[in-house]
Amino acid sequence: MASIDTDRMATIRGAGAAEPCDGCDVRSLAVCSGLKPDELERLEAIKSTVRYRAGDICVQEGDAAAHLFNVTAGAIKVYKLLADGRRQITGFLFAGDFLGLTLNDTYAYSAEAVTNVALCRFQRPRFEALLAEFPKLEKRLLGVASSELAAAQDQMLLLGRKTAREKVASFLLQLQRRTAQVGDSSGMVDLPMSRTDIADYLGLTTETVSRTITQLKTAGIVRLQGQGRIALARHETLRQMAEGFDPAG
Amino acid sequence: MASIDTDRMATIRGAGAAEPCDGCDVRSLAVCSGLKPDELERLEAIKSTVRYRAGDICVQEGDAAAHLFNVTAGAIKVYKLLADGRRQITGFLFAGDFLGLTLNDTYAYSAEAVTNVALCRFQRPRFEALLAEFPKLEKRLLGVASSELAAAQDQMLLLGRKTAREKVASFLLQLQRRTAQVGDSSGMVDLPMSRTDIADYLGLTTETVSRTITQLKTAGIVRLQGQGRIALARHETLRQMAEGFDPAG
DNA sequence: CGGGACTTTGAGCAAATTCAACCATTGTGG
DNA sequence: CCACAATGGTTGAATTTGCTCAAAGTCCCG
Repeated sequence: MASIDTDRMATIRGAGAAEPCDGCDVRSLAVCSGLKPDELERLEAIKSTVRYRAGDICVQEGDAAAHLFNVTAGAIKVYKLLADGRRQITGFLFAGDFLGLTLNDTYAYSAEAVTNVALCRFQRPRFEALLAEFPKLEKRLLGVASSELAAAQDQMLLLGRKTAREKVASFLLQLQRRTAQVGDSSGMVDLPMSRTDIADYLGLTTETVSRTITQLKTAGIVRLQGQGRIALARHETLRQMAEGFDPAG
Repeated sequence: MASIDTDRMATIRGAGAAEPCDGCDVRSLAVCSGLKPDELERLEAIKSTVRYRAGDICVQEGDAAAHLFNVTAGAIKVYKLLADGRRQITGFLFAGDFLGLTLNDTYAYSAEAVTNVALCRFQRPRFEALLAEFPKLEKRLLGVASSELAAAQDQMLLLGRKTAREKVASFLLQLQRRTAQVGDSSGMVDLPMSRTDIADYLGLTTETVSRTITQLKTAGIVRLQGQGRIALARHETLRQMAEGFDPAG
C-alpha cells in the first residue's frame, strides 16, 4: 500500500528539442529498431525529447492519451490506484521500453519517474499515421504488445499464487535478466526503486519486502551492496525459489 | 490451488471441416470483423473449425505454437502453473475472443475448455502471411492485444491489492459486462466455471470464494439462481464494493 | 551536525488458508 | 426407478502468512 503525492504534477525539464536518433544507444531495443533510414527519419521528424525528474508524473490515469513514449534513460513505474489510495504497480520501464500503448483516448494507468528519465515522445495522431505507412513499425508494436502480455501473465501468476519469498526472488531475477539484456551479467543488480515501490509491484507491504530481503541476506543468497544495489550470490537457489520449488530454506 | 488432470489430452471432436463465416454470429466481435469480403474469403480459406469437450486441453504450455484460435462458442480458461501445481487462471475466453497471440514459437500458457467449445483455427504461418497482406487484420490484432493488456493490468490490481470481497464483486461485474456486451442486460449472469476455477482466477481458495458468495447472498446483494446462474440484485453496491469503497457491509 | 525520508525490526492481529466434515446434485447401474 | 457413488460446493475450527501499528536505526543532504 502507498500514499501517492498527488499534488506533484509533471514538470518537463528539457522539452521540445529532439535529440538525434543517430547516436541513440537504445535504438536496438526500442520500437524504432529495424526501420529503414528513410523511415527512421520520418519517425524522428515527429519526435521530441522530454525529461522528467525522479518523482514527476509522466502520465496520469484518465488524461487524454495524447502521446506515446519510448524510455531512453532512467526508470519509470506504471501503476493503477484504487479509490482509497491502494496502489498496484503493473510494471517498471527502463531504457528501450515503450509506454503509452492504448486503444482508448484516455490513459488507463499512471506513470511516474523513479529516477531522472529521458523519453522520446510522439504525438499520437502523427504516430498512428506513420503506423499506417510503415507495416514494419506496426509489426514491431504488435511484438511489444505481445511480450508485454506474456509478462503480464507471469505477473498475474506471481501476484495470485506466489508466496512473499517467491515474489521477491522472482523480482530480483527479473531485474537481473533485464540487466543482463543490456550487457551486465555480473550478478549485481540495481534497485533504483524504493521498498514501497517493490511492495506495490509485488502485492506486499514494505515491511514484508524488507523482512524477506533480510532473510535472503541472512541465508547468504543475496548480499546488499549498500544504496540500492544487491548482489545475487546463489543464483540457482534463487531461481528455484522463484519457481516455487520450496527448498524449505 | 488446484490439481490439474494432466492425463486428459485434447480430443478434437469435429475437426477439419470449416464452417462458413457467412452465418457466423460472433464475427462482429472477432478478429475477422471489419474485413472486406475478399479478405474474409482468403481468411476463411485457411480456417478450420475444431470442437473440444468441457475439460479438454486446447493448448498446452510449452508446446509449439502452431495455431491461432478464435472462440465461436463456449468458454475457455487460460492458465499458468507453478512447479507444485499451483495454478493461476489469467483469463476466461468467450465467443468472439482470440487465443494464441504470441511472439515465441511455443505457448507460454495452457488453455482448457470450461464448457463444450467451438473454435476457428488458423495455422500460424498462413495466418501471418495474411497479416502481412491485410494491414487491417494486423491493426485489429494490435487492438486485441492492447485491450487484453489493459484487462491484464486491471487483473493485476485485483490480484495484488483487492480483498476477497472486492475480488469476487469485481469478477461478477466483469462477467456481467461481458454478458451485456452480447446483449443480455437482465442482471442475470452465467457462471459456467467451477468455484475452483473462480478461485484460481482471483488468487483465492474455493472455500473463500464460496464463503464470500454466501455473504453476498445473505446481504441480499446477489441471488443464486441454482445451477451456475447468479442474479446481481444490488448492482451499484456491488460496483462500489469492487472499486474498494468499502460500504463496511 | 542535524533533520527528514526511507528502511529495518518487533509484537500483536486479522484475513485468508488449511484441514476436515458435511451437504447437494448428478449420473450410473442394478 | 431408486440406491449410491462421485463430484463439487458449503460450512466450521484451527492455523498461518502477511499485515498493522509502533519504534528504532540508517543514510543522505544541506
